[in-house]
Order: sequence, then structure tokens, then C-alpha cells
Amino acid sequence: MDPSQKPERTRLTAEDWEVAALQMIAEQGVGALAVEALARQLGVTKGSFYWHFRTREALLQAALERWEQYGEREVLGQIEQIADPHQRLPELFRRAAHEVQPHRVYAALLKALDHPLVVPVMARVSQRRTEFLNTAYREAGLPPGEALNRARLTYAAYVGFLQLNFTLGLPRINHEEFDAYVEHMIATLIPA
Amino acid sequence: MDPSQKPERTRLTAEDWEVAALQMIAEQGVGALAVEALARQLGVTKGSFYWHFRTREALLQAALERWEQYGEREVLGQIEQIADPHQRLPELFRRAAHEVQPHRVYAALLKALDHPLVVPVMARVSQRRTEFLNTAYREAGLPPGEALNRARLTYAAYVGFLQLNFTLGLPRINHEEFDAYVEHMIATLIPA
DNA sequence: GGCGACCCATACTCGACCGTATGGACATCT
DNA sequence: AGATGTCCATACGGTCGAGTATGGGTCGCC
Repeated sequence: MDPSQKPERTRLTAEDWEVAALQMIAEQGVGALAVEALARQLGVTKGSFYWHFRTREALLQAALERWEQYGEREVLGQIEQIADPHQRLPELFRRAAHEVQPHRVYAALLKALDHPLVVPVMARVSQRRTEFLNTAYREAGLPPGEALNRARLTYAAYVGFLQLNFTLGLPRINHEEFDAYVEHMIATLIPA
Repeated sequence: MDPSQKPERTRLTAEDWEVAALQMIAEQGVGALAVEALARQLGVTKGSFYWHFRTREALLQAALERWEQYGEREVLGQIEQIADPHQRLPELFRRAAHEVQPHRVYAALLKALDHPLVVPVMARVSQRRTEFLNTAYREAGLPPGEALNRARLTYAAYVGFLQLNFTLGLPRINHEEFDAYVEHMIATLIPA
């Protein structure tokens, strides 16, 4: 009757492959995005895949597009609702620090910047985010000349943190220490 | 007579393979480190390689070890000769900003943190460097609690900058603008 | 109830790359 | 000169994963 009650529904759609691809990327990296591996995980075979997509690269392309559009709505949409410009940046830092899942794909894509398909995507996303930080810093009172550089510095610190403490498992900083680090970032990077 | 005058000397040594491997890593990434490709570049065949190394992983291991030891002498050795602790950090920033070649391998290894062999190497190197920054910040007058967090922040900014402006080719910042960014970093991160 | 459109399984080809086996070229030493 | 050790070429086997070919099964629709 209801076709969407069984978790093992056999018919798949292109969207299913894309979200599975993103999950695989988040867990194993772009290099591990293999057709047959994904097929096994979805309970089907390659025959299914090559009906929905022309090639492996096409799936990667579609998955990246989906991720880029999703990230735009999610990350920036929440923050723009904070009215006070002086509270906006600290709040952004604290929220971004306590999320986990959205950063997984981003960190995985940082390790795949040798792949020609991910470079333009990451370039666009990073560009938009630093531009967002730029206006936020200007609204917080920083002169235009400094605001852009501060935005670059802030976003670089974010990216570097991901690599050092997320991908790499540096001395696995604990919770209290991590909170202290975030507050130190806020005190150092955000003008009073 | 002199066996080392011809640039096309046919006999190779294990060291030759290691430096060629590092060059290949810097240009194409760890994933492109293929035995036959390297052999072609060196003008020999696989037969040579498997005389010097037992496996492909052994070459990678040896190349990483060489890079780690070389980097230790080069990067940190220069800086420790600057006497005044208050001039040490700005000088470090400016020197590191205007080098190029030493960062290429590091940036390439950042994109290979999924490989189990490079993770411990990068962990050690990053750990030592932030520890170095930590003592430098303490000597510059920062209280111990803040010094470590500032060191983490600084090194994260360095790593992130590599990814965003080196690997990724973000709006290809020009020279003057880049110098302004470095000075902004100094003004923001280093206590007066 | 038959006819498409849609979705998937099976079986195969093909290329890239790792590793092995084996013999040859060249130097040095005795 | 001959023996030995060092360095490399050639040829082969084996794996893994992408992409192709082709047929079968299921659902909706006239």
C-alpha cells in the first residue's frame, strides 16, 4: 500500500545516489567515491548507477552541486537573522564551533583540492563566506581596509582548524579547552 | 673521469628516488606518486625502482622522513637566531610569507591526510611548530593560558591560508595586497 | 492484457598500476 | 681475465575499478 514504509525500498532515484555520495565523501573522502562500493551500500549493483548517471564524475559533480546549494541556505540563512551586528560575529563563532556534521564534507573536500571538479566549488564557497565575514566585520565597526583582511584571517583560521583538529587528530583537545579556544578566538579576532 | 658531470647520469641512488618523489608530491600530490611514472621521469624503468625499494609505500615513507628532517633544520633553525623575542614573531611571519617552495610539499600533504602514512608525520610537524609558537608567544609577554591558544590560532591561520591561496587559487591576491594582509596578521595576532 | 517507460542484474572488456622473475650491462677487485 | 656485486631492462601475472552490452523484471496506462 504505502510504498515508503519499507526501509529497503528497491527503486532508487538520482537524488538517493547523490546523498549517498555525500555521505561517503564525508566519511571516506572523495578518493573513496567508487561506483561499486556505493552500489553495495545501497543494496544494488552498477547496473543501477549507470542508468542514473553517465559517469562517475557526473555523480561527483551532481553531489557537489547539491552540497553547495544546501550549504548556502543552511549556514548563512541562520545567521542573518541575528539583528545586532555586534552580537552577530560571536554568535557565528560559537554556533559554528558546536556543529559537527556540516563541517565533515567541507573538511573532506579540503583534502580533495587536487581534483579539478572540487576546486571551483570550494573557490565559490570560500569566496562567498569570506565576503560574508567581510561585511559582518564592517558592520561591527572595522574600517573597510582592515575588515577584508580580518575576514581572510578568520576564515583561514577556520579552515586550518578543520585540518588540524578534525582531519588530523591533534592532541584531541577536550571540551573545556576547546571552549576556551573559541573564546580566545573571539577575543582576539573580533573588535570590542 | 668525473662521474658527476653529466646531467644524464644513468646510475641512480635511493636518495635520487626520494627527492624525485618529493618533487612529484609537491606538483601532483601524494596520489600521483606512481612507480612507473617516476621511473619514466627519471629515465629508467621499474626494474630500477624495485632494486632500491621494497614497495611503493617504502618510498613514500622514506620521502616523508627526509622531508620531516629537512624541514626541522631549515624552518626552525633560521628563526632561533633572532635574539629579541619581540622581533622574533614578526620576523617569522614575514619570512614565512615570502617563501614558496617549502610550503608546496606541506600543502600537498594537507591534501593527503587520508593516507595513513602521512597523518603521523603531519601530526608531529604541526605539533612541534605550534609548540614553537607557544614558547615564542610566552617570550613575547603573553600569559601562558593565552599563549597556547594564540599559537593554535596562528598556526591554524597559516594552514588555512595555504589551502585557500595556494592550493585553491582564490582571487589571486597581488603583491601589495598580500603584504598588507601579512602586516594585518602581525598587528592582530602579535601582542604589542 | 498487452505495451512502453523505467529501473536494475549479470557478464564482460579494458586500462592503470603494483609487484615478481629473470637476465644483461658495467664496474671493481683479485 | 674472470669473478662478484651493483644497477637496470624486459616480460609477465594479478588486482581493482570504470564503463559497456544486454536482457529481465515491474509499474502505469490505454
